[in-house]
Amino acid sequence: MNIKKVAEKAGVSITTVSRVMNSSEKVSESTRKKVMDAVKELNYTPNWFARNLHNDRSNVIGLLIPDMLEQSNMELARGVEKVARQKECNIILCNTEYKKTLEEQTIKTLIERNIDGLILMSSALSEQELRELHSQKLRFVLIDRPDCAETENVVCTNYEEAAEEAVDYFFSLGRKRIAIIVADRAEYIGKNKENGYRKSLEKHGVDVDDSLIIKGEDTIQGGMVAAGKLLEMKNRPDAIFAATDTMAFGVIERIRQEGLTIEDVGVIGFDDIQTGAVMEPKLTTVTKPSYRMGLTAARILFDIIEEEEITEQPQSIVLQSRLKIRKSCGNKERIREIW
Amino acid sequence: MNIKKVAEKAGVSITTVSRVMNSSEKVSESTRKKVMDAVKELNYTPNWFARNLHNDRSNVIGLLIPDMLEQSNMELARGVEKVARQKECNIILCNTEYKKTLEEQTIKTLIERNIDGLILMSSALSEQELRELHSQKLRFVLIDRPDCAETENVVCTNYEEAAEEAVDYFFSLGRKRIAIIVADRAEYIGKNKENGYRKSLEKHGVDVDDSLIIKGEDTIQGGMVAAGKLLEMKNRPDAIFAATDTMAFGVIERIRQEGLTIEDVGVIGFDDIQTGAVMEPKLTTVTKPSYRMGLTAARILFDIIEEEEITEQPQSIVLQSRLKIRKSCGNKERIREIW
DNA sequence: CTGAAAGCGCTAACAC
DNA sequence: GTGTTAGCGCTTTCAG
Repeated sequence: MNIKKVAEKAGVSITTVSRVMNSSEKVSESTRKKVMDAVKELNYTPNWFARNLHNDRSNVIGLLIPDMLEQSNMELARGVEKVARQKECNIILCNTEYKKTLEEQTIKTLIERNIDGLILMSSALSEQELRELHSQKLRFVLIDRPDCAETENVVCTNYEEAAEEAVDYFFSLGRKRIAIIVADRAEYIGKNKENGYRKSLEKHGVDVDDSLIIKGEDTIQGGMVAAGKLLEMKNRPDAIFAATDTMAFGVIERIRQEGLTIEDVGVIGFDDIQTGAVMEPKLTTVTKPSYRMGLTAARILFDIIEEEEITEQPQSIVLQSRLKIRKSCGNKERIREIW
Repeated sequence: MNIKKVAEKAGVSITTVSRVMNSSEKVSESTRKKVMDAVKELNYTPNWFARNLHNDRSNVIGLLIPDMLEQSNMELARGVEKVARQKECNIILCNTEYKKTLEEQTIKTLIERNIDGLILMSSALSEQELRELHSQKLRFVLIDRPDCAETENVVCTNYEEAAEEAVDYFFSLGRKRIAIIVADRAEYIGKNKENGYRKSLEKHGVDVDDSLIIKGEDTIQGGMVAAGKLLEMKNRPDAIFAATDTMAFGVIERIRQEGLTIEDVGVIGFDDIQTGAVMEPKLTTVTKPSYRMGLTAARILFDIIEEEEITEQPQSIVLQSRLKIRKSCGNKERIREIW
């Protein structure tokens, strides 16, 4: 089925059919009707590839994230989708499973597919490797890569300060032996959070005890395992900052299994996933503006897509995360419920 | 940048360049090298559109789901992705927000984009409307639409029996006044679950009390609101079957707010989302094989895409959901922890 | 092993 | 208003 057959059926030229399909130039109402009838009868849909041969845009952007099951990633995706819809673009979503090879291979495929641009939450590529993407004339915006803020378009959040704020809060409750569990696979962000942790300790005149800084798999079970290690120490911590809510759930579960309560060991998470608000105790966590990060990244992406030449300096935007105090630190005071 | 420039630079014909790019026919090692050098130097990527003009496949499939934030939907998406990767296809993911207009419009766009096929979790289109998609020569597989099982390719799960099993379990614990909250927007599935509920009551000789069958918004707050209505009844239920885990979280929260416990009102959810395993009490729920549904749907889709003519009868596959007993029904016996 | 040339389905000047 | 024609960038016969 192609434009020629439609033209024959309607008894007009292919140009006329093309004009009708694109509702561009003037076509008399009578011929338009003839064409539309033929289109309907033949169930004609213009060939997307032929159509775009004349265009240099594909109206498709890529979105690469490490894990589709992580809620905050999908909130970001929704933000991206919102903007993409306005721009009449579709999103090809790819999951990299935190694997470098998958990431590289997927980016290659997307470039071959002539996507207009890419929003990239890279967990594995180095700053240098990312920079090399420009040689493929790929337009992209990075998420959560503060290390690239100098040279690339980056949207991230203030992990370091937010982590610092969280640890400060532990101190404000009188807790002093504070541990941190960072997700082993989130290298860049993990470092940021750890830095914030260190800053807070320093500020409060507490020496860093390296045995209180441990890595965990970013799952509930991973949180349980990591918490297990901390709780069996002879000098166990009285506070645990889990760098993701998912791990925090495991930490709390493990504390409970040990017959302890959050009065003994307070817990703060990071991400503010929805279920944190209904578990018992309600999770004190750091809320991250994922949706707005998606919106922002997509807007920047379309800006650079729509530029003729890339002239603008790369932008680096930092959206604010902040502590959301609920109940999991054993604070006794009545605190207004926060959802 | 196009094949011609590469050919010029390499001092060969465009045919040769094409052959090298497709590593198809024989090319001498020396000319291959010349071409590859030119390709690298010019950063040449073949134009996807021109390339596919000769093909009738786009190597892109669509995946339409109502809500990307729902974990089970994304598990399904992972299953689809797994198969798509093997087939070297990309996935365009679209969120319909349970809105009919968005659903229709998105499908139209995807057809224009010449996707090879579509996995469609439709919440709003009627059986008739879905059938009409065939006239657009769209190949598709439906998720969770048992009502279309006769005429379309459908992958679903046994909502009715699983719901029945859940309600049976309440009876086995001696609970008799059992309410059900169905998600207002999940029309088809909700009906199925409600039917299972009715069957169980009938089986146990209990008359259906329509005031115990209510609809709720599929959010934590929606669950709270619905539970509120049930709990303030003069003759309040001693068991609530929430048709989604998300609502179940709200139900449990609300029970707690009323100063009641699960000993007073047992709760069963549906979906088995991860956090159900760490909340307190751990949620008894129905576990749904989302990932396998995604795998299965994608396999069927590629089968029908790869057929020349659509000759096969439509398939309808039902994967089994089953009750996962944890703690939220107030059962005292020690039960092996189930994750 | 390599190249010339004919399309793929469509759009966009350019005529009429 | 409508048709003719020349490409878009690539693949694919068909000759050499």
